[in-house]
Amino acid sequence: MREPADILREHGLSITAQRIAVLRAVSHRPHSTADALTEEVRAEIGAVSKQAVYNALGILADKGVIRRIQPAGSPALYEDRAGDNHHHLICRTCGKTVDVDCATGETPCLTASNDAGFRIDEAEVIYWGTCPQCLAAAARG
Amino acid sequence: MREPADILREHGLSITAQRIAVLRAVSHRPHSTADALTEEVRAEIGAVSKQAVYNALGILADKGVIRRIQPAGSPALYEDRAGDNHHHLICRTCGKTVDVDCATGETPCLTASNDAGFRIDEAEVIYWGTCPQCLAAAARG
DNA sequence: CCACTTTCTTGACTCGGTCCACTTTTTTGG
DNA sequence: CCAAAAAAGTGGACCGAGTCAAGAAAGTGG
Repeated sequence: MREPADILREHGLSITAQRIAVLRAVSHRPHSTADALTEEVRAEIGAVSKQAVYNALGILADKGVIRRIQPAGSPALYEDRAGDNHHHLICRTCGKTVDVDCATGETPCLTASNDAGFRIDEAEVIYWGTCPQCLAAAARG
Repeated sequence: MREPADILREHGLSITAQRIAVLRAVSHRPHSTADALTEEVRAEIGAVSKQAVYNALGILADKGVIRRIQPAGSPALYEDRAGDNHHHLICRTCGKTVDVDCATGETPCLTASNDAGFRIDEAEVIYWGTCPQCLAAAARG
């Protein structure tokens, strides 16, 4: 990811220390919750209100700079790497989240078998399973 | 769906008025929130605690009798029709949710391009878009 | 450098859902 | 069929994630 300040400028957003730190945090720790990112931001610039973090995450997600994923039973997670149509694989046991590329190639995920007249703009895919570590732990008993 | 009482029996669950009414409600109004279902159940049997509804929904989902979907930015929705690997199409504007069959056929959705060693047990797919009505409304201004 | 706009802070508040202690209903098995 | 044991239900407190709103503080553009 390029310089946070440039990214903000390119999207016509005011440049603030909070937003820069949020961008850095997301980039540094992808798949983190707003809460974890707040920690990270505080470590970098000393203090932020949670509102500022939500605010920054919200507007950055709107602009397509970052992506928000909301797995069932978990708070929202944020990641840089937006707009490339990748999906996620989440461990039911430990919550570990990893990226996977689209199984069917280039944005073909946007094709449903029957679109019921909808104009589809995004296909969100979450694979649920068990990660290697948790599989091993389960095997050991 | 068969008789609610039989379904409960088959899964070794106690048969209670609340559970039966919850099953009926889910079957009658698929893609409803726990809250809406609580309304429905109250209309049928007079009163229920929200806890009983959550409890019933939870155990029925565990047993695979019903399915819980948790779209981003919305409370959980419940539907009968479980275990057939179908997906959902949700309108960003009005929230209307419709079922779509798996685009790629028979449970092939369980194949990620790179599973990172995970054992995958479910692929959850949500298509986001705009429904015909909302498209028309937008076109009219 | 100043006025104006945008963003940040603080704190109250909402909403979906869970926890807990206790009562009621269902099941079991004599 | 009845009583004891097990399972569910009730009501109310509580929790975490996120939003709202008003005033203070920064950023922006001339």
